[in-house]
Amino acid sequence: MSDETKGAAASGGADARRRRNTGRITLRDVAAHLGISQISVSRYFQEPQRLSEELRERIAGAVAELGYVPNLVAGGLASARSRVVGMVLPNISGPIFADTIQSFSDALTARGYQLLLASSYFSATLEENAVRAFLGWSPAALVLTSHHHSAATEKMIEGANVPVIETWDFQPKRAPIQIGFSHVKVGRLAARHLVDMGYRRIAFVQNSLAGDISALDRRDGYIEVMRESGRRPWTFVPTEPQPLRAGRQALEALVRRREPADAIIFANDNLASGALLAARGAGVSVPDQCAIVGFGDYAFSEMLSPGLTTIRPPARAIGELAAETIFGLVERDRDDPADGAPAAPEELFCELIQRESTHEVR
Amino acid sequence: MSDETKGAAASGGADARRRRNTGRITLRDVAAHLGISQISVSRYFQEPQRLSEELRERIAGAVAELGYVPNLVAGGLASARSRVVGMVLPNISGPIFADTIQSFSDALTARGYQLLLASSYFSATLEENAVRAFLGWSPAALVLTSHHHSAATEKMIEGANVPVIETWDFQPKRAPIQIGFSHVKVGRLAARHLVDMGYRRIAFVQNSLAGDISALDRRDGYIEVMRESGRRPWTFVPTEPQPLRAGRQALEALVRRREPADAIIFANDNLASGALLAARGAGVSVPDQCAIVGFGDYAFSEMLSPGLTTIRPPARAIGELAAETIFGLVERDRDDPADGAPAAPEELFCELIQRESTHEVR
DNA sequence: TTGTACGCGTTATCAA
DNA sequence: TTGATAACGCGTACAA
Repeated sequence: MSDETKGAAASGGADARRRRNTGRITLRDVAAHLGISQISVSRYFQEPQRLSEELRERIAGAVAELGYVPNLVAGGLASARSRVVGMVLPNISGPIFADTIQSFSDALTARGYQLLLASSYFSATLEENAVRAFLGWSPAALVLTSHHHSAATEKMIEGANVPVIETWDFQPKRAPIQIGFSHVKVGRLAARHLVDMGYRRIAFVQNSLAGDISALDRRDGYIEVMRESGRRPWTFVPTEPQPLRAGRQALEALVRRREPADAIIFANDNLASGALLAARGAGVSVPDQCAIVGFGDYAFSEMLSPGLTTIRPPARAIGELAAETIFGLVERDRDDPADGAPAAPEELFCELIQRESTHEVR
Repeated sequence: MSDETKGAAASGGADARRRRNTGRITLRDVAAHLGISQISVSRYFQEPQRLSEELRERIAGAVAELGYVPNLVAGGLASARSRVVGMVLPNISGPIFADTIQSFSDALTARGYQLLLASSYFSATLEENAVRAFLGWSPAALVLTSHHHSAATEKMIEGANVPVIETWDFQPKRAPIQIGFSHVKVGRLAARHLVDMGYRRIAFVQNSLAGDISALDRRDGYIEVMRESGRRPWTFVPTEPQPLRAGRQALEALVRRREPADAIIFANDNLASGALLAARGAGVSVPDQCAIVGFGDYAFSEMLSPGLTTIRPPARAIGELAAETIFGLVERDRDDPADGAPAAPEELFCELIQRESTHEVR
């Protein structure tokens, strides 16, 4: 039963030959409708400049008339590439990465890319699962956070021929492309600010969520500055999982001491605002009795009263640069493998935003 | 040594047979490695219970050893279905939909589904582009917001055989599955609260972002209650695009009148908090001089001072129910088309959260 | 329980 | 500028 396969199918008639007709309008349907070959319709979407203007217009009409929607799955299989980018962040719904997600997503959308998003909640296992699933889609690139991944994740990344970008961190020694900043420097910046303002008993409050290793880097920076300025580092680890409550817990613990803290650096703005809110109720005056510094400059941090002194990460720039880097890599691969910019890892920097929760001590 | 064809592929040697070798480890490689057929390896992932335990273990070993990652693109093409769900919301990075995204994403992840996310920014065109791209991936379902789509979007949705769920709205007449609440009722709830508290000159401030039609529904509910209680509706449309500034603009405009507003309902908590912040600076006391009500109960709304009275949407429930509904639909299709729950649209309800920005007037 | 054969809808390759 | 043909890697249908 070796009949002429393409002829009948191209006529668009009842093709009983196809075993599983999904009912979907395909490239072949559009081509048959116009009496041209599939590949021309494919080119209409891939490289329209190669088609004559007349053909282009005919195809455009047929596409609109039939309501053809390109099957990206089939295209992805045939080309072993896709316009999807996978992004795994510790938290895709909180305020922390909001600006990064937005700027990244907008840049992707503008270039016709789609975004696969997943939260890792600082769990290497969840990250691994997300990476595995995303790699299954032959993404144009993968965007991860920080440099701490499971061994299996590292292995998958090496095996897959997919560019990986690590964001929100910068460790000069790492091999993959990194778009971020040094958390140690952030910790130093916060501590230096408080030391310069004249505070003496400066504490650091860690994230109660284990796995936030970047927060530990910030703590290390804080410790460095404390040592350099002849002070004793003093860290507190809250047990409350909920950030607002953890912040409250830390404030109460650190202020109700014989030698209470006169300034506290929190691992992030969520914790810091929990402390700020608790301070009101507990009659602790901020910043007179105790100064507070956060990290992240979340949208609400300037709306608190007193306004929260914090450190603003280059969240938007990270998203934009990540997207640009990906576009650069994809285009370089398409043209000449040895061409184009080497995609040099760029160190970004954070900015201290001083508000009312810290002030000069005299 | 007799199985030359498989051996070459598994060894990764130069197999002239395959025209475009992507270098990727495939089902075939795993099968060849074990000397079994591809389909058994496929079944290991699809329906492992059909395999003998011994075979299952051998396959598990080979998968781990070779670092095989299933190609979801190929699987999606073969089966015309995928474990991807597309979600288009007006804003994927703001606090508004944060809880919906998180609960939805978590539910998907738990069942091995992936999430494609896009922002529409209240633009029907951007939504249309996202829907077109997402449909190209043969998603298991599509989740949209509200009931307002472009004609082209509606057409694509009808043509594609993909279940669509509309969220964050509830209009009894609509055909697609809806998981949300009535915005008219929300407007009524806010207005009723203020009327009951004794406020007299109650204004409504719209979103400065055109396209937020749900906010207009809330306004309509407000207007109904005002009419019912013999008051004159009074709406203000800010021109400032930035929400915080728009809120400030509205407050200033409404309070500096000959007959100033004594209560303002804002289209959302962003606008409301802009007004709350401006009130401090402008010496307007809230709620004594002017009460403020928002919508959304964003994470920061309880952290403001005074705390913001607002209406809390069932954001988390929407995400959870949307995910459950999708799972139900997918499983129903797999088993018996005429079986299972009919996925009845469920009306959800909002809750008024009273904080310090409104109080009883006497 | 395991296997064979084929096609899902597109793009890469080669040809005209 | 346009076309014919063969993969891409997997799941479905059917067979043993």
